[in-house]
Amino acid sequence: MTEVVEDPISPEQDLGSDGAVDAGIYQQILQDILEGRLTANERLKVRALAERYGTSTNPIREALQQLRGEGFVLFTANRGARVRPIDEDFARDIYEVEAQIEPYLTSWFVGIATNDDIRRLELVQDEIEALGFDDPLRHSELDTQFHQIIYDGHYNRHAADLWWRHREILRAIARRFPYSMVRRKEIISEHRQIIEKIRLQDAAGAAEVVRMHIMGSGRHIVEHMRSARIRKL
Amino acid sequence: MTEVVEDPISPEQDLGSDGAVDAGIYQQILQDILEGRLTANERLKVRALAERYGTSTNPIREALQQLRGEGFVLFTANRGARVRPIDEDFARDIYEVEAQIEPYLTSWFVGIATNDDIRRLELVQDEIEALGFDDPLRHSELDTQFHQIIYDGHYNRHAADLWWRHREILRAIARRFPYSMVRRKEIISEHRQIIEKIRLQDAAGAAEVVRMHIMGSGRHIVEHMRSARIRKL
DNA sequence: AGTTGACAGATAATGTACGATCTGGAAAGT
DNA sequence: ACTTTCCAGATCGTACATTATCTGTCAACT
Repeated sequence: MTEVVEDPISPEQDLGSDGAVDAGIYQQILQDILEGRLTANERLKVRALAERYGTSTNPIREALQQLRGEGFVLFTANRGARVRPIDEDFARDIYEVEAQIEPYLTSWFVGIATNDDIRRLELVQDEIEALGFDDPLRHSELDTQFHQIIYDGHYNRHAADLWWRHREILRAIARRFPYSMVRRKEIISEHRQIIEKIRLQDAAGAAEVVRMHIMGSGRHIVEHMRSARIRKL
Repeated sequence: MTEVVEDPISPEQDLGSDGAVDAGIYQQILQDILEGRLTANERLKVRALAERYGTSTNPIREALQQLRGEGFVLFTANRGARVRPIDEDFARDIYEVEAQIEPYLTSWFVGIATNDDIRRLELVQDEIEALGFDDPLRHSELDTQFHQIIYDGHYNRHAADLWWRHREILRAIARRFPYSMVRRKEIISEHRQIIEKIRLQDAAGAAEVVRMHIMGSGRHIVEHMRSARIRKL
């Protein structure tokens, strides 16, 4: 699809009004990797990319270096860059790390959450349930928003950034797959439980539910990936 | 003895003390940031850096982009890069994340550790205690080695990489400060406890000790930073 | 004949040089 | 004192040079 809906989420990206096809070479390459247009282990030749994105080689080289720093691209000396395979192992690695970090972020939030915060969570959750899962993109946005309410004000910016980056990756992968019926019910139930634990100011309980939530979501994704991979053989 | 200083630390880094071996512009800049030779918020002008490291501008630009991806430098459009301040908040953010990740890494290790692994841990720990804390650099190496034994074989490479990066940062900061007497005793005690929990195959126990270990170490560093900052006023 | 190894050309990464464009601030003008 | 103009300095993009790696051919050897 050419309908690249600018993600309504990304924190500081201001995206210059309309067209502005530029949007940064970096952003474009990253999207192409996450959406699978640049496939696993594919070689990233600077001249070809320069052609593709309508620029010269230096911006490409710099974007690739940035992506290298973020771990999306692998370099070999004198042999250039290739796309880091985003396979099941990688997805598992990420959600297991998230299963450690998000409970930590959440339990702090419990201590500072106001009634207003809880109301906002409920509003988002209401919308999620009202929407059903028919519009996956919209659901993904709302789900991100739900967790963002919890993590955004955290004093640990490093952890929050980490969360955001990981989320971006998982979201891009998950976009390829539908939610099972079971998973849908779990998501709703777990979100409600999270809200409830926050309301009760039960930090440990909230952390535990979040951990379950992440693990369940992660397993769901990995199972889909495995299934899709096997189907291809 | 095995006094072969086989650089047990950095995976591929050469670091020939004063040989000024190239070692990559990236490594040099990173070291200069971590060691404080490039100070917080200092502007990183490509021309100046090119001069400094004896190369031309492109390698500098690419190294800076990589560092940007890793979060060590910040960019502003059309105004280039500056050093990300590595202050107390940043250090705290990092060690709190580590306090989540390292217990997770450790508890898995407990399940696969062999007698040989335990012996290696004990050997390193023996050396740490034999050395005392007189040679801070050597101690830092050994301490890193100790934890590396535990994390290096982990299946979650992403988490292990994260650990390594965080460790590098904290190590560079900690280098500036001495260990208090209390802290020395704690370190030794905690290491011994970790070994013991591993031997007993008590994953939860090991994880908990590690968490304490990280938190203690982190607080120690932050207190030093605070003290040093206040002293400067 | 088939395999191996070395050489040459092609291809692409890495480094250097330069011009276009943007920013910030000093100097000139009101 | 407050704009406005202008310029020095730096970033960002383009073009080119150098160096390393890959590929295919051909000769030498088993």
